[in-house]
Amino acid sequence: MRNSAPQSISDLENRCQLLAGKTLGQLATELSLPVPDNLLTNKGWVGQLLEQYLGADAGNLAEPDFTTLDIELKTLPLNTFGEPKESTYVCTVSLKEQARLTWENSWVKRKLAHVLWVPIESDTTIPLAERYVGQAWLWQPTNEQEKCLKQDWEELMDRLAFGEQAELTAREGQYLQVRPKAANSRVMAKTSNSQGDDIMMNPRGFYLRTVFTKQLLAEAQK
DNA sequence: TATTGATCATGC
DNA sequence: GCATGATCAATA
Repeated sequence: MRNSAPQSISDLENRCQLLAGKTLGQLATELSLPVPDNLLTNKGWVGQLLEQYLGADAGNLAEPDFTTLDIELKTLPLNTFGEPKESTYVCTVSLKEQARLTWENSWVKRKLAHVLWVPIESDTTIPLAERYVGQAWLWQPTNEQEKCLKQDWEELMDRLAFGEQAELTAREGQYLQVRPKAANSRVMAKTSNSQGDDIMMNPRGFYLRTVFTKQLLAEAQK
């Protein structure tokens, strides 16, 4: 079972009001979904629960979650202090084409253009079903934020395009970082280096550092 | 203990 | 295999 897609932004905001203050267990019950014992083997469960509850209709397609509104849904795990606990996954790095794309056409920009952030209590000492959902908010990057993201993105893409054998590590990028994103470290994807030779590398994904999401959270709470 | 690198589930 | 949804866990 899943709720229908929201027809407008205010529609979506209304649903977020209903969401705030509920526990994940309550949401799962309303949707007739089982609550897993832990997230170890269900790491995407929270996100998928929220998608269903809010009526995100893109499924696992490479589209914004709310296709009619062009809005991306992201959960924001919070620690005991109400601060972002983990970096936030944005999207997979496209090794074939994205090396030639500009920031304007990039996947990252598109996904981050309009985001619905849903803060979730994620202290591991709290049982999954008893974790509370916070007040969600809609966000669009300010000019300054986008400038920073663009800078990071371009630098990271340069590494991918011209780095040859150089390892691109998660240490690079001020707000954006690139980390392994795969079923496991043995998974390989085909790409090519600056010489045009075919090489294999571990698939990567873009993530937002916690320092960035922390700023967003602070802004939203003003 | 914060961060980087690894891993889990699912659908097509 | 690659895209979606993320969190886990080893290490520096």
